[in-house]
Amino acid sequence: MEKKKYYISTAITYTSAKPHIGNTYEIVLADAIARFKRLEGYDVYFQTGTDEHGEKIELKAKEAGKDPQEFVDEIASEVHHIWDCMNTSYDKFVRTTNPEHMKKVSEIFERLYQQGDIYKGVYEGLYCTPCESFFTESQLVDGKCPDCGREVKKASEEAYFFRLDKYAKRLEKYIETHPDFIQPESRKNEIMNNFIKPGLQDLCVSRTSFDWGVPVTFDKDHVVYVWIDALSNYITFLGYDIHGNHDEKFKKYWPADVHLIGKDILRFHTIYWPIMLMALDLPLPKKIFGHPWILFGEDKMSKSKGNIMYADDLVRYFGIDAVRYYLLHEIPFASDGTITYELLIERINSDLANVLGNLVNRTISMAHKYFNDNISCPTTYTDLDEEFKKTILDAKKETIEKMDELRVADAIEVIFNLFRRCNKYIDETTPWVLAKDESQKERLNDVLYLLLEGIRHGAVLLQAFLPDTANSIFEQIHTTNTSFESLDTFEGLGQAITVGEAHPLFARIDKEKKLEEIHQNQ
RNA sequence: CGCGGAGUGGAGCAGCUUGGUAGCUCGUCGGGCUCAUAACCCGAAGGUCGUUGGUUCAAAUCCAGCCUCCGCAACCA
Repeated sequence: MEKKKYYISTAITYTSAKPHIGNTYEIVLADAIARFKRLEGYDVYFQTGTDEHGEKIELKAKEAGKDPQEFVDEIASEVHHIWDCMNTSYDKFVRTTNPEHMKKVSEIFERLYQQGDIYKGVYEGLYCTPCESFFTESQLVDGKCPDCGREVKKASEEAYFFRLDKYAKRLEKYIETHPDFIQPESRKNEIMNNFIKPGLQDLCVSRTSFDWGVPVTFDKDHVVYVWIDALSNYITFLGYDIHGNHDEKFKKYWPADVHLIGKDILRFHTIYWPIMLMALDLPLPKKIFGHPWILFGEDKMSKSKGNIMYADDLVRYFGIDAVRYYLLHEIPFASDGTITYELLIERINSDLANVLGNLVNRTISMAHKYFNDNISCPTTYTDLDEEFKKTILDAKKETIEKMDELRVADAIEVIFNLFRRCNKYIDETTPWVLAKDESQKERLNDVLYLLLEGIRHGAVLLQAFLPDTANSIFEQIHTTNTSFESLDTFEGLGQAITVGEAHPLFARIDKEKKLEEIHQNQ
């Protein structure tokens, strides 16, 4: 039987600056979901990349004295580096400056124009001449330019517009009949009440004020403005063809199962993108998930506040899985989360070092010390053992339930409760007492087997979230049985288990010392 | 009265749909244990569940008003 497919994407990152930990959160979250789906047996396609056009990039490049392409090449490779340093398993990294993509974008633009969905009009707005930017009324600060604080004046520029009202009713109906389409739900209400119900304004989809973009083939003064260019990445890189001769990949993976995006661009993904797809007569993605932001303490992370954290620095200080753990476990499902060095260190010590690391360490130490010969699967179980087994065996189902709702933090909590149960089981069975009594040798075998197998179950589930840690556990307990199916029984370790010396998974961190070290490097 | 969300022991959150002993993680304190990374296990203290009023035998949970905080408010990726 053919495997069920699962297409997950992140938004493409804008290449105006190096991505900070907040931007990095998205790729890590997507990675955990992608890895989990692979474990479940899905044929997963995971796409990410960079959005490389636009006025801002043109300007930034100029400031840096670089050619725009040279500029975005550098940032894109930085993005690549950050994504890789977080050990993310994306299948494809796309860039909107790719010529194939640009050609397809032109074709889509032309098609929409020919159909009458795009028309030429005039864009009117408040213009700041020195900044060469348009602003809306609500963007202004005290009625002045939010960037430079100078006066703005009414101005207009010729532009192409996308007719949205034509599809608005259809979209409204779609959202109403697909309650899971926009997640979390509070975001759906926001979109519906603020935009769709009051009536959609037509979207400006071209610009004449800059050149760095996909040219409009039939009107050389215009370039395609961000939306059609950026959003269509989800299909162009899959081999979408305007004439219907799509690649196999497109036929297989479209529509996407999840577009994972930041809550700030929810509007574009839940209004403009679906309408574009309707205009192209394509099916809509199944789910748009707008994840929350990560705040540094109380504040939004920003360069001007000087409170930016970068993933590569954090990885250097704390290790990949520690950072992944924090991002995946500490950020709430639907509301903004917080990160500080102190909180990070506290979580590493209490959860990773104490609960998980110490559990693996003490279990392996005992198995190594008390058993020179092999440990094997028990033939009988006590009531306590049965109760213990049940908790462990239930974890798989519970984790899947959480992940089906994209509740990643809750899924991890299930796994750590499994490890906590293992720690408790050690105290309940006191293996060190059993070890002193030769007649209890068999019981000791059974207890250690149950512990090692329990840890193996936890590690199998953990693979999606902390892949390196899971692998390290597998190595230490000498197993290659890491499949999801192996979690259905308690016999995954077989009959002749040996373990080596225990190696700590996570070192406890001295908070004061670490903070001092970070402080000195800044 | 623009729309939406949130206000629960020191911190972060769950519970609210389908009313009925207020739960989890961290922190604090006490105890136990010694296999282990001063880790682990048990127990305790600590909350009038933002506020006022209503419905009900009974409200964190339903209804209404008020206060505070946050997000969104259209081309800003």
